[in-house]
Amino acid sequence: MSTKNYRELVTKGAGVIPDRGIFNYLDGDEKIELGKNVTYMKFSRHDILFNQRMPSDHAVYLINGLVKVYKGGRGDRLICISLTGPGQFAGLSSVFGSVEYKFSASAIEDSEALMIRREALEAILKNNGRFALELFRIISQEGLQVSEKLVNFSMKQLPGRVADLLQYFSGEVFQSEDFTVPLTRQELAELIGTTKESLIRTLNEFKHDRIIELDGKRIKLLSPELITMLSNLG
Amino acid sequence: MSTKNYRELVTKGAGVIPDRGIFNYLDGDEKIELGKNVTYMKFSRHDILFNQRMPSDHAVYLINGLVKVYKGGRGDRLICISLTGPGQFAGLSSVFGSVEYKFSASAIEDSEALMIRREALEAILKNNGRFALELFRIISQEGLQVSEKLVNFSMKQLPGRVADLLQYFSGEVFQSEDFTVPLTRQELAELIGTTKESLIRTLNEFKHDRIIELDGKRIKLLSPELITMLSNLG
DNA sequence: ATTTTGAGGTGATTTGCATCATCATAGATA
DNA sequence: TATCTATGATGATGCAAATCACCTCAAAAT
Repeated sequence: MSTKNYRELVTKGAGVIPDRGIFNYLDGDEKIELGKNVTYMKFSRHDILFNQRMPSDHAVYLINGLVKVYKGGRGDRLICISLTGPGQFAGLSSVFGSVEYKFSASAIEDSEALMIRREALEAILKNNGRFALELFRIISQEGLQVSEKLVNFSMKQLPGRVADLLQYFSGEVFQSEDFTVPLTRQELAELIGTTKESLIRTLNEFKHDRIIELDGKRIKLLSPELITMLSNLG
Repeated sequence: MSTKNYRELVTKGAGVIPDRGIFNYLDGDEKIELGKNVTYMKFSRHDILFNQRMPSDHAVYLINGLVKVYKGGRGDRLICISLTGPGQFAGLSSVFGSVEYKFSASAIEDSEALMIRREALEAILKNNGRFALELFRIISQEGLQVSEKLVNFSMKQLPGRVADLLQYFSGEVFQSEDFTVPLTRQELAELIGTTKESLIRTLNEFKHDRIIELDGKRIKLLSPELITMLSNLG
């Protein structure tokens, strides 16, 4: 478990604030001020961005790469709450709703991120209504997605959840029916609340039923309709 | 299923805005303005406050009573996402994160609520930083709670989840070890993602093991320590 | 070169809990 | 009054999926 081999680049200043997404709502002065409270960092696979129970003083904005946000429970089991991709935030709800992180986050791919100090974010929030509203939209949608997941977890059985997983990667992450997942089977299992054995079995059933093509980490959806059906049936 | 026998009291004006919680952050003018965009309503048990897929134009602020927020999936199964009590909001994340409600909400007890128009809420949000920040805290904590639930659902088995349920009512809702739940066994089951049969069985096991006293809807915790243990063990 | 580690994969076994069936009771409805 | 519906409760049965044990293979570490 290497948690320290990241490289911290203490690049601070308006220059680090990206010209995209929610940051477009900031004016020049705000960018300068925010820049003073932002730390740019690089992470390698398996690096920890933040850890459950640590003080939640920074929200993470992912510039590129891929990060998993998860919770560890009893034993060694993990539940992956969400994946965070480029342009997305991680840890927002912990920063605003708690004094400590309620999740852990680790890099799945090499990633670059901005660590934004809570106080700076709050300051902007207070004074910039458009920014606040947009952040509200983001955090609300996060909440809705977790709720959706909760429902799927408790009402669908494995084939339905695996179908959900395939749709998620195909539809939301890669926008393609042919993709290569950067996750291990174990990590895929954590995303749908099952074990790697059960996930492997179900994926192979899909393969034998000609619903997907499966070659290591490469997955190709052969019948998106059937997958949609499986997802809806539960 | 009576969904229409509620009484709508179109009391609008600053007078309807409560002097409590988040509304303390509003000044006089803001209360007047918000009051114009608020509808006070009464609901009886089983009345629907809002329904999945309806346009989410109003956030609900509960004055008193008890409301369950739930999602219906395949068949007739329900999952209860959360209970909303006096001073709490329902539907916030749907209002800000979607154009339609992603949940349904129905009154468990006779309830009074303020239906707050989205536009009015957004307007205040934009101009009142303290209010915005507080609403952020609220919605973030909602998100954290749902995530917590997600983890518990997928990592704990029934005795652990029932223990969680007992702790929730004892610790968060009633602040007492002796309480009377206003919910049916069916509704209790929906809260922890199981069936009424399984919930009844587990509750009775707890009773026979002298962990709780059980008399209809009245529950008394005999051994909070054991319950905590069961919750932690999963 | 050889050992170790992590990942993918498979079969056999166990089990938690959903499901189904049934019953009792009480309040609502006709 | 009789009938219907919601609720609480219990037992029997089946099955999905976790668990356990084990294997292969490739890459990393020694």
